[in-house]
Amino acid sequence: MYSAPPPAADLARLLLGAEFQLRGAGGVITETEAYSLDDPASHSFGGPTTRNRAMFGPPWHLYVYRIYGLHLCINIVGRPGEAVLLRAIDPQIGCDVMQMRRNRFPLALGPGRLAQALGVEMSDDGKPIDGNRVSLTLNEVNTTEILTGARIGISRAQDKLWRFGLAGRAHSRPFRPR
DNA sequence: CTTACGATTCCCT
DNA sequence: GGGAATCGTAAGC
Repeated sequence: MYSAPPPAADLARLLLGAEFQLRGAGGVITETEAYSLDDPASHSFGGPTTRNRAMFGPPWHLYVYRIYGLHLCINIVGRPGEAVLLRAIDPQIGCDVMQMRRNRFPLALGPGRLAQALGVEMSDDGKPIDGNRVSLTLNEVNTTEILTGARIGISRAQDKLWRFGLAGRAHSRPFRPR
């Protein structure tokens, strides 16, 4: 967990099935997307800026950004310039709190909903996964249970199949059979 | 089921 | 000033 992270796409698969918690709310990660340095769809493409600086910080930290002027999205930083977007979790811990924050269903399908349910704030950007306020527990997942697809909502590098999901779990959007 | 659109913030060109 | 790693709502098929 505090070891050197694998390349972004491998990290995205590794995080599937993991238990993620933020300040007492969380669940099992069921959908992720990988973003690498050499990737025109990544915020890190082109080098460090004020917004993306956490992506160039230490691994196993959070990268949080605002999207479309409204929603927040949460990533786990891997290698320098790389991160994994958390797109969906299966709620397990603090469901009552998540329901209070969301006030509607689904609770955590989609990066914006997930961030709202977990109470993510911009001040969480760059925070470490310290096992206390933010915790991550990896779980073994069989390769045959991993679904693959194109990333959502991007305009560049749409050919990369760097969206991953856990079979038999709820996702923000369906995975087309491949 | 699908597609379409407006809301709204802030980084980057 | 453009446009974005989205969501909720509405309307059409």
